[in-house]
Amino acid sequence: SLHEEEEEEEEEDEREWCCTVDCTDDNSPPAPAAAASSELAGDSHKYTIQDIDAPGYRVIIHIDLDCYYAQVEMSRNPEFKGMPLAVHKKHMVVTCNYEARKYGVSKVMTVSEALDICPEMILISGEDVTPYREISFKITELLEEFTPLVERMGLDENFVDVTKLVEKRLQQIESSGDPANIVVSGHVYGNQALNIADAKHVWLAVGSQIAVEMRTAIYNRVGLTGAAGIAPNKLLAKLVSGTFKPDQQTTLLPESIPDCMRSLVHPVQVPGIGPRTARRLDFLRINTIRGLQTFPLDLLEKKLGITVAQRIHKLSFGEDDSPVIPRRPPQSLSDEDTFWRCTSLDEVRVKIEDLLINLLIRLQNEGRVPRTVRLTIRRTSVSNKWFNRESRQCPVPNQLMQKIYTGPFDTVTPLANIVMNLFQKLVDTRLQFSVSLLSVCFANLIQPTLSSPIKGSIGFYLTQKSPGKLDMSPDGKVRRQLLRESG
DNA sequence: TGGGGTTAT
DNA sequence: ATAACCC
Repeated sequence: SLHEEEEEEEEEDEREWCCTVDCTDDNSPPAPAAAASSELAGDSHKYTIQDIDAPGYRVIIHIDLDCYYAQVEMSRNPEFKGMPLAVHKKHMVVTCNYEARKYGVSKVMTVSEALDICPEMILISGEDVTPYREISFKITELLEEFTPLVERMGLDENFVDVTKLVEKRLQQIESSGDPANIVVSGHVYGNQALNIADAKHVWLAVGSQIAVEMRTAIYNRVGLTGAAGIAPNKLLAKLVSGTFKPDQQTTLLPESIPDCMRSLVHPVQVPGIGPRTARRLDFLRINTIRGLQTFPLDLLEKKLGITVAQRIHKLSFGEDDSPVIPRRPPQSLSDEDTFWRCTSLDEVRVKIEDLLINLLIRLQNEGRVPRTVRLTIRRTSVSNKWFNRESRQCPVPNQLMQKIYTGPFDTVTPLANIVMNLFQKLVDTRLQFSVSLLSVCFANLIQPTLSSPIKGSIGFYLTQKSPGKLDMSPDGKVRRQLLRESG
């Protein structure tokens, strides 16, 4: 049963909801918080606490870029400004801008449905995510200038742990006896009043000001807008960042946590509870947050296993200890393509070579070498409606990678041979077969060392021969030729 | 739905 | 190698 989510129609401008101090909802850089709603009452309050790990005192910001792919396309082509625009992959709309939403266009709609509603809409294929990936990393790097504690989620979301930044600012405020104004920037969830005598409130308020600075920096330097949520943990920051959507931010004060959790209609809306777990909860007649909160934990543990049960039970109360995990070099690189069917070994080989070529370019940009290669397929079958993927993996022979990096570029072929071998492990090619997805993944990525001299070979050729490494033709043909030439 | 990623088992 | 999660 594929779930059909109804589109949450986010209405903009519910400003009366935002009683709080300094609504910064427009695209212009937010006004410096000049309006003093509340003031540090001399030295009668102590906001800093000695133990930065004291429970409840983390300040996490979740930043969620607005309709990301569509926004990138609009910023790349200013002539699209004000026009309805959607980005699609294959037949599906994956993102659209707010102009398109006014017509009723939404994600999870086919391209033809969207065009019926809005024939003049601009359609852009987003199958090649390279530009989105690059801008996404720019934004993460920008956030890392504030603090290294930035965790990426997909291409358009980041978590930032600003606890230490907040600490620092509060120390400054206290030491410089400066009558700083402590206000919340943007919305406060549930319109709760800020209590400056409450250290937790003050910490989050300072966090909200950092969030404004981050959003402003993203707008000024990359030209994109986003929503932010500020809360004591990742779960809540993420939940609350969605409450006021385009280009606004929301802070959650601790007293509103129960309301915030109860605002969710179904457990599947809790990040961390996926469709699978949600279905199992449904079988247990747990279909509200309240139901999950009150369900006996020991019974839940027996039904779902101890780790999942304990985790989601805590999540239902808005509790989440998980740390913000700073970015590391990627653990894997993959490329995939779907199609209606692919039924011959020759076709399979062509597609696999194409995937490999793209991957080798990315690998070279990362300067990494894979120890493992994995092939994943989906069989086209009518009965198997259910999204099944199967994979086989094997080590990449070390000398092979060396040859690929140093040698003539027809050496994709040996790698393709290896992947074809994996294919034959998955599919009995003596019989008729048909697959609708091919995915190649390089995993177990290592940094080449002096003992495995791999650096600067293919990279050398690519940078010499193609100034625009990354804007080559999307079908891989140009790349293939370039690579051949380089040999 | 698509084209990516992650961690846990 | 699979299964769950995220976007």
